[in-house]
Amino acid sequence: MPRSPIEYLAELKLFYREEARMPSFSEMLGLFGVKSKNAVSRIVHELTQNKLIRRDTKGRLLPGHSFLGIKVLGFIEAGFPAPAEEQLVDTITLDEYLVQNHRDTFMLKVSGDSMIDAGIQPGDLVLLERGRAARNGDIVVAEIDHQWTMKYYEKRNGKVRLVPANKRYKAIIPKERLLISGVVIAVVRKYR
Amino acid sequence: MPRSPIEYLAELKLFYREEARMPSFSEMLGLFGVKSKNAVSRIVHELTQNKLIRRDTKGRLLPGHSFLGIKVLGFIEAGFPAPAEEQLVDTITLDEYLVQNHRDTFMLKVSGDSMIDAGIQPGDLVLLERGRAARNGDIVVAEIDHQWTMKYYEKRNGKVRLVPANKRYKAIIPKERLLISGVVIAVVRKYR
DNA sequence: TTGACATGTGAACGATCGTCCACTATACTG
DNA sequence: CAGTATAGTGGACGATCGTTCACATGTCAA
Repeated sequence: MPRSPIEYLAELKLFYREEARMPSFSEMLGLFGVKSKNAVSRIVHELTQNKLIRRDTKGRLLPGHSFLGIKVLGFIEAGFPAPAEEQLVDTITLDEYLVQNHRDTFMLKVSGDSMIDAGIQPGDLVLLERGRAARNGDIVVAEIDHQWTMKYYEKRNGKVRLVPANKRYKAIIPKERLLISGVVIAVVRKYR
Repeated sequence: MPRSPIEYLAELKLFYREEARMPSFSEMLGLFGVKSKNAVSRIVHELTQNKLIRRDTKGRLLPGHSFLGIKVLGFIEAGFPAPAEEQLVDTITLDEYLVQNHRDTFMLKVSGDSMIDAGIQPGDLVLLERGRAARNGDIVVAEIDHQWTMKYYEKRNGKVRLVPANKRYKAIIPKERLLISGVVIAVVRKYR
């Protein structure tokens, strides 16, 4: 029973998600339901041609971009058509999308409501990058009196203010030098 | 010059991020700066003992959990200490954290402001899962008149209403059967 | 200095890897 | 039906894999 490349790809994805690596040709015998490595070789060759999987410089198999990515369909309220072919859908991994400098990136869970008007709620996770230069309008996490706080960074005439996104709080004007722990580069909220 | 396990681990992470796979023992010769595979074998053994890298059932090396994860440090406004040892920090990958059913998950970019009071702004990415049963209070994307719209799902006395999180819009009461395209399981906002 | 221990070297080993080839089975065409 | 691609079988092959061995070197304390 001949199967389509997409079905083979699905098997590979399943394996990859379970094992966190690509299967060997021998293992693909079972996955694809064939009995000779030559058959596997051809299938792999075809998938490689279609860029569904890749090979590195040493010839080893690597997962294609669609292996971990999430499908991005389009815009809400745009009345878009749902693409039928999985290949036509753009895919991204969230980690790739959000994180640029892996080593200096870390996360914090938000516990206050001082940034509520900026759409950052208690319980949200904020992605921070250490060492970035804060620009006007950025949201930063700063250390004040051995406490960390999250505010808008505002610089006017050389004076820095930390402004909350909540009318019930006041802006903070740092007396001594300002210790910025990180610049907020993303916000993540999980519902369930 | 003897190096610490953490330095070896850093080399492995670098390699893994570039190649998307674990290096072979031969390749580690160069990475670790040693000349015999036996030396590599011991280093790998130690890293495995410390659970910094793993082996699958076939004995192949797999990346440890910290290879792709982002460090989670704690809560804002809690005045937490910054952990010095990288090993002590919990790490998560966003994809793992947010996505449960990979196949039925997709993303949309939000273009309206009808959910602004729920902290969902235009330009945000929403993560949707197809086929989940909507519960009261969930945010859903539904198809109305061939248009997709995002609203709170509200069910009272068997009647379903779609309620926006913006006072300037009205609730929608679906006339015919309601077509729910997906339930919002997460929101992601990228600043820069 | 001597002994004990940790760590690295270099080589040998069987196992598994992916490629390749000759051959067979199946499907399609005229 | 014969003729011709297309796809799979089964095995041989060299390359590379990770393991393991005996041995050399380095380090530290007695």
